[in-house]
Amino acid sequence: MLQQQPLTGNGPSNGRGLGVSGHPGMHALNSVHQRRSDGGDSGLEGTENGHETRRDIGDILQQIMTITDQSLDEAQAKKHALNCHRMKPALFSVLCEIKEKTGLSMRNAQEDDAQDPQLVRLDNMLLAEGVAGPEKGGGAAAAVSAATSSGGMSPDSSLEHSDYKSKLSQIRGIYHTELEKYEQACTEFTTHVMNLLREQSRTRPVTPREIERMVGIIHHKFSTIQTQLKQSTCEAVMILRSRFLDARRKRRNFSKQATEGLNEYFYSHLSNPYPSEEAKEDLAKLCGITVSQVCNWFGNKRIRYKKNIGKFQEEANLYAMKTALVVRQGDDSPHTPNSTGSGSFSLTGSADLFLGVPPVNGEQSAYQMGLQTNGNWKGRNSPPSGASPLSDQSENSD
DNA sequence: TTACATGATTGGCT
DNA sequence: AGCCAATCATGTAA
Repeated sequence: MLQQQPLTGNGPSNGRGLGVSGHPGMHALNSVHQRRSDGGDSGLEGTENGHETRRDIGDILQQIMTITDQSLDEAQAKKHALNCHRMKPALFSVLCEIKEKTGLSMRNAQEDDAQDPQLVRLDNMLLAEGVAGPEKGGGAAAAVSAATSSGGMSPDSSLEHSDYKSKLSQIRGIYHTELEKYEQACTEFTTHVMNLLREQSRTRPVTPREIERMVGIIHHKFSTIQTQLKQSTCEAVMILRSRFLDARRKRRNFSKQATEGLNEYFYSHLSNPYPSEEAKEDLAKLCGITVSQVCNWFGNKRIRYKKNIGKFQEEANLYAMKTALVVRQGDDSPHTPNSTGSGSFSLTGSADLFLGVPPVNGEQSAYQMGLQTNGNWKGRNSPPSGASPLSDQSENSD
């Protein structure tokens, strides 16, 4: 560093002083030198010429060099003396200038880097998942509701919902705690370093800009740690999410109520068990399943029924009786025949209901007849689009 | 553990 | 696009 320069060996021969020839940082010192060399003594007590000035500077630097060789008390005293030295401000500013224009300028390029796209992605994801951002009604609820609407979730999966939510809020809690911790540590560390540098700036060339740069570096380092935190949080959310979705992907039997609703519709429309779009939607709503699940169910049911009518006989009779009972109740009560009541697909005046009469000994089941007369449902009349289960009934009652 | 029940998926057909 | 038929994968009861 500076001690290796021939500090006192530069005579007027090169006219630049201090031997750092041509270095821009030397202008300040040269100007000091110049002023003093002019022979004017303004501000410089007791000095008469350039030789005296150089000796001063040389003295200061020599003292700085040897300061570490001395005891603490001696060093403190020397430090104080140096701080009070008349040449100190000029020398200090020169050193600052040199430092500024040499090594540190190289690091400027590293700063002000554009926002990391990965960090942006992480932030967006955390926001979308409801980990970052507002606590309530945020991404968590949105994510769950989105998953529900797309995947078709039965009501008994609400337990999984709450499980998912609680786990997500756990992750959220840890994330915020850690983030806060990092931010606090960053602030503390920054303050500490700033104080240290300010303190040191009294004895070594540390410019405010350098302090600022150091703060930037610290922030950058801490933001790297925060990015890691965000990354691991995202991973945790992803794992949780995949587990949650996997759990949903597992086949779950429909609730008894849902199966009953579907069966009621099926057996009361046995001659034409093809619910319209609207009927499917109604059934889906009623049974707490999706329209595609309703489609699957009817598809499976039609095939399995057709394959083994005998096996479904008992079930068919059961629903027929059930429906008949509801019909009778409907007749006795003021409630309108078209009312579906409490989620039941009870049908009044339905032709299919007629088919639902339990078979007498040896007689062919009316259900079978219904199937056969309709030619395996092949020649079925497609239900009018937009027909509800109710409008379907009136159709069948003809 | 096993057999059966049942919801979902897939490929082909109309 | 909606349906059928075969099949898969999982739930459930014995």
